[in-house]
Amino acid sequence: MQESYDAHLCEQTAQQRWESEGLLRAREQAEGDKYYCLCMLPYPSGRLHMGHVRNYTIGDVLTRFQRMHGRNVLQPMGWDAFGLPAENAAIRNGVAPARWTYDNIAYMRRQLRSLGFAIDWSREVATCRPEYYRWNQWLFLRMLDRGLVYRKTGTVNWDPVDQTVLANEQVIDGRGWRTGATVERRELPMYYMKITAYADELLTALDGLAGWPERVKTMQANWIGRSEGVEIGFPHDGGVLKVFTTRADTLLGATYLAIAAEHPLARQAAARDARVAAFVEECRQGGATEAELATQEKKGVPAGVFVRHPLTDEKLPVWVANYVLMAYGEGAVMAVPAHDQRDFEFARKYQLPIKQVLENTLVYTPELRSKFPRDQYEACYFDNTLWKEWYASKSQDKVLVIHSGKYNGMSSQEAIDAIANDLKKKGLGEQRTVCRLRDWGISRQRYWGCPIPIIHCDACGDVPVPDKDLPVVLPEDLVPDGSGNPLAKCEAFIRCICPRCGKPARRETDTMDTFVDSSWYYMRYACRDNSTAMVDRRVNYWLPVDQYIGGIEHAILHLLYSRFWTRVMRDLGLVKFAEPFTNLLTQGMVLNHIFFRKTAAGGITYYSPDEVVLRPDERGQLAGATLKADARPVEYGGMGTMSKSKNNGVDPQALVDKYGADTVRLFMLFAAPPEQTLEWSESGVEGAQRFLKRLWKAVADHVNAGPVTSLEPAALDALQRALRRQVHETIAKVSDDIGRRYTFNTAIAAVMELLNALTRSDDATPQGRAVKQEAYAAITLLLCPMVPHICETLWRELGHAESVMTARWPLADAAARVRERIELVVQVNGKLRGRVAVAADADRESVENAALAEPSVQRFIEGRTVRKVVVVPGKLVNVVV
RNA sequence: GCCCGGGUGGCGGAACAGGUAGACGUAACGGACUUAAAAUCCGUUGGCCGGCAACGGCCGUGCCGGUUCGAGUCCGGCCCCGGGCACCA
Repeated sequence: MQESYDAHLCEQTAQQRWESEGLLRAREQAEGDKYYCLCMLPYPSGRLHMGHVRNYTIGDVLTRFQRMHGRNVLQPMGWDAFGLPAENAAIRNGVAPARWTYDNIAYMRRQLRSLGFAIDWSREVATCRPEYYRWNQWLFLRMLDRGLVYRKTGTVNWDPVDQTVLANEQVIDGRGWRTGATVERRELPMYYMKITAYADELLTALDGLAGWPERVKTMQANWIGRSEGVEIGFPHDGGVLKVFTTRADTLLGATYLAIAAEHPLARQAAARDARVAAFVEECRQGGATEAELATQEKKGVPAGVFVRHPLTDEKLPVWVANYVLMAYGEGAVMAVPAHDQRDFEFARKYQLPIKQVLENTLVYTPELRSKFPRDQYEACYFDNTLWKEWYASKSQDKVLVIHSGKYNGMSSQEAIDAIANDLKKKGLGEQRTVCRLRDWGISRQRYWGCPIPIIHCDACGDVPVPDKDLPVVLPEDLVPDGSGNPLAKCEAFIRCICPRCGKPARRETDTMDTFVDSSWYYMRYACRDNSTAMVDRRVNYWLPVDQYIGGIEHAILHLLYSRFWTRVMRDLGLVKFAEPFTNLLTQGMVLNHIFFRKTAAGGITYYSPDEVVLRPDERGQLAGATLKADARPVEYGGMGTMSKSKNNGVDPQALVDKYGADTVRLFMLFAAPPEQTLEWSESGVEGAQRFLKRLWKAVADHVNAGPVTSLEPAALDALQRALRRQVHETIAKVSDDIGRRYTFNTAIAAVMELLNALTRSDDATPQGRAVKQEAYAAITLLLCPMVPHICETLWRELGHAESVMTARWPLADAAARVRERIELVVQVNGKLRGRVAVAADADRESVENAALAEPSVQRFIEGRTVRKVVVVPGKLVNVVV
């Protein structure tokens, strides 16, 4: 066997072998368990980045691990090929998005192949291909049939200079990215998918997703945001103003009503009152994101409208306020400044009355008040100049209702029920459940996306494209220039015949949100060659996905849309499952150092970490950094996600070329557990390479020492037994780390420890070498999912003719793991004071005696009374004095 | 602003059900090999204090407080960093 490790030779040979022996093809099989391992498909941005490498390495480990357990595995790959970056590239370089996208796919496919992932490439899908997106259109039409798609106006960012719709990403500090013009909010007609019709099911089904991280389920539950409350009507001259509230118990504390600027009543008021009109106009300025709306200064104007309180008939003013969202509930709220923090701040600002209707239980009655004097219990008293947390409490231990007539003394819940009941009798209140979740607006005023299959006819209105005319094919030769959607100027695309009346009509030029493409791509991998149906029986074989892996940044939107889309398909009888992803692993981001300089013009120039030299101080901490080019200092911006804008990305290709795929894969897995962020480190990569070289050398030395006799466990001496025990402990640990915990870093560490122990041993006796033979074979199999190329070669050198990809996962031998004596830690008052070795099956009494007899323990208990002895079997003894 | 995570040596991380804090790797330092360097191999390395030494003691997991025989791990409050907030994907 060759003495030194040649990564590129290993990798080429192994990849050719897998390919030529057909080991990467997945086939439907009647017998045995299937295992569908799916990684989120990449956007073809041009080059693979480290986040992709991390994602697909994790997926490949699980795929290969399951394969070694005898499962019939599928690991496919595809391209999320529609989207904004292709249009941006077109604006920059004048290249058609289609051309740019297909070139990128070709390059990135080569990169992925060079990393040696066990992907079945025969199933590759690109979402920009008509044979894929025709089924987006087909399902859109089915949803239209069922009333799950509808048209209404929605808000977009409008650049008044370019006369174009901007993505949130293209709005920087309220201005258009290319023009610098102040962005406005504008209303446009758009298509919506009725995800809210599934809100309850999407929420309750989260409980059944045992294989999903708790935090993702919490985020989704909060996103859906189901709340039960009361819809209350406030009568006025022109009708009834409806508000939704979860705090009907505070109804008697309402001192005004607040409505969104887009509320119909606000529009009516604006028509009469210039001040209201000016404010409504002001609200249209700036971005439309929730973060912007939530952080802006709270402002409002009186609408000049008054309503009647439904219980007291009191006259209350209506305000137009920028903190009320039209999209939630009725777009109107009853303001209870005493018990809602936003209302409190608003009321303080505009000197609106604040009426307390909940009292802290500590000072509730006059007797209690005298018992808890104000100066000593200030925090429990109401103060209409200072907000305190308990004002908004619903807990009956904290607050009770006051100043509310017949409801006085009730808890919040009692008052909610009683008030809702009374309102219902008056016809001014209804129990209602409201969701924060909004319907999914899928229209994009952009070119590079899936065309929405609708035809606008002057006579017939909006007419769906007939199924026989699908797909509506997107022309691939247009080049956007930043001034709106080029489709809208493409007469060849727009002009068509109305399928209903046969007269000339115009095609819809909006395209679909790319989240539509990614909501079901994982089904199409199972049947991409079917040109007559969206899905077929093979989908019900492979799906649901057994393991889905992708970035935590997709925890809400992509995963929620996919869960919705799957349910729609289920209800159309297309698939038999409701949840597409049984187990979910959300991987952390890949970070690197950020270095920059401020330019004279006030801008920032970022420098790549490999253009920079680090200067450590005497303690090894980073003291400063200089640019290689001019040796002058640069500023350090900390660790941040690798990105083009921060110029801190590392090109995986350069690393694969330099070290080989196995080294890059090993580093990715070893540097951090998958769910955590991963900090890039070149010296860590070198460490990974060193380990592979040491492993190669160790196996080469062993193999080159000649043939090995067979292992006889009964004939081993104590040292050989100990080494063999470590082999089987390691098998057990790695199996658990990969199979249950997904902590590949600790699995690798355990194998490193085993290799350290093996290379320390110079036992050349026949049985000593037999133990090593077993150990090296085990290591090869244990590492195989992570660094498959080197393992392919080592496996052959260790005497196996068949590919390591067909080998079975090793089993830990329980007999080899048995210990006769174990070491226990002895503490005195919780502090470590010594150790004792006892028989593995020693009873409590003898363990206690051995611990107390220990001299180092004696020193600390001498002259004191032992009050208690805690014995934790197999772990420790704690003597309490 | 709201929702969800995270914070442990010079650095990445380990400690899985409340039980030995710092496995494994990296960096640094010392040594071996070498004409020399690289590579490789061996050793040391959380801080402070005592001791010639073997060794021993105290402190230590972002900050403050609590529960427990025992807290990195559980509870309450705070600080900082990251992800998401519906048109980036």
